[in-house]
Order: sequence, then C-alpha cells, then structure tokens
Amino acid sequence: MSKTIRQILGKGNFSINGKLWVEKNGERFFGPGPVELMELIEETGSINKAAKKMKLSYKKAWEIVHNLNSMTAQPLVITATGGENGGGSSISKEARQMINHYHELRKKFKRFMEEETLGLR
Amino acid sequence: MSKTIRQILGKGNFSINGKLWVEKNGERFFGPGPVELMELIEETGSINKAAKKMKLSYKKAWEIVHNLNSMTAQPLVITATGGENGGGSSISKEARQMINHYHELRKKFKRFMEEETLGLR
DNA sequence: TTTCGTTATATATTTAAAGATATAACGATA
DNA sequence: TATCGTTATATCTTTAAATATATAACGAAA
Repeated sequence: MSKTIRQILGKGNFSINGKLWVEKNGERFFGPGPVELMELIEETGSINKAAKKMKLSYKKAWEIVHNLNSMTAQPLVITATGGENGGGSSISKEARQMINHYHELRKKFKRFMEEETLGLR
Repeated sequence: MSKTIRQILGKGNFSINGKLWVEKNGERFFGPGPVELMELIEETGSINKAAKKMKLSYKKAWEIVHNLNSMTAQPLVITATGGENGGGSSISKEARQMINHYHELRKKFKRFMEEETLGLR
C-alpha cells in the first residue's frame, strides 16, 4: 500500500517556500533584496541609511544600486553627491512601478505556494 | 504618461525565474540539489558515484543524505556499509514518490514563471 | 572657503561554505 | 583472514562572499 506525502514526511510543520526574481540575459538582478533596499531608499532618501536599516554594508548596497541601474533602460535609483545634506538618493517613478509589479507577482506566487503547501498533506 | 514594464527594462532577454523547495519548521531540506542527488543515487547505487557525477564532494553529498533522512519519518536514502561491493546506497519507494511529487510541482512552477515572463512585456 | 553627510571607490580583513585529504569501520566473498 | 569499495567521520585547506576600514569627490549653504 502506498503512503501519502504526509505519512512520508511525518510530524512537523512542512511547507513549500521559494524565491522569485527577474533575470536579464540569464543573470538575476531584481529580487527581494534589491526591492527592500529600494523601498528603504525611498523612505530614508539615502543609500547609506537604507543599508544600515537592512544591516547591509554600504558597499554591498551600492553594488546593488549600481547593478540595478546598469540593467535597465530607465535608472531606478537616482543618486546625488554633495549639496545640502551631502547628497542623497531617491527612486524613480519607473522603480516604483517595477516594485509594484513585483509585489503583485509575489502575491500570486504566495498563493501558489500556499496552495501547494496544502498539497503536501 | 506612464511607461510599460518593457519600456523600463529596455532591450534584452528578460525573464522571471525562481526556486522552490520544501521546508520543515522553516528550514529548507528538499529542493533541486537533493532531488538530483537522489536520482543519481538511484541510477548509480552509490553516494560516492552520484557525488562525482554532480561534481560534489562526497562530504557534501553525505551531509545532504543525512539531512534528508533526519527530516522525514520514512528514510529516503538507504545506505549499506561493507559487503560485496563495499556497500552502496539506494533510495526508498517513499523517496521516489516524493521526487515524483516534486517534479509535478516543478512543472506547475515552470508554467507559472513562463506566464509571468510574458507579463513583463 | 569651511563645513557637512553623502556618494563613489579601493583595499584589507573577516567569515562561512565548500572542497580536499586522511582514516576507521563495515561485511560479503574468495 | 585478507581484500574490496563503500559509508562514516574528523580535520585541514581553499575559496568566495560579505564586512570593515579608509579616503577622495562632491556641491549647497553658512
């Protein structure tokens, strides 16, 4: 007699989980990390502050920003050096639109995973 | 006037990609790597040979096997030390069933990603 | 022209993961 | 009992990624 998946797995809290991202020419560049960073830049007005909130080194954060901007036709993060507060950064209208699109995608993906988690029983 | 996602992304081969796995109590243990390893164990009858085919160190392969077996009620990989050919390993009926389930899941996921890749335009 | 906090960039250090190496244990078979 | 190739396990080395540190450039405003 064949077993159900649940019988194979046994007791415990089992679930399907996963990650989604956007690739350009096979290289991933737009996923949960960059999205969180961009939203923190939007909120704080600074790569520096955003990095700190994410507990990321500034260098790493800057690399993500650089990568994002080099991959798209429209710049996603707009940076300014010098000036009133030493400079700062913001995200473009296009970035906001991409982020919204990503959140929608995430929602669908979440539903997908929840459904498949039920399928484990 | 607001831009389309494609206008933001610009020229290039953009696609949605991702990963899926099974977690137990928040810890991932069953994903593409372990599945490939198990199928190679099924094919070769040995962790050692499977590891070599995957270009994985034996240690790493053994850790994956150990992890898999410690997470489920039914052992997925059956190992034997000593004996005719020095021992060997095989996968259980339950492992095969889990792998089939995972492949089905992967197929659905692939369709999901393909659909969402179309949504990028 | 000095100050400010930021971006931009290079280099050194630390850390964690993977890989390499070595060896004991194992048990059927000759 | 000696042999075999495997599993099982520990330890050392290598590698890659992230972090830490340092510094120049920047430009508005006082």
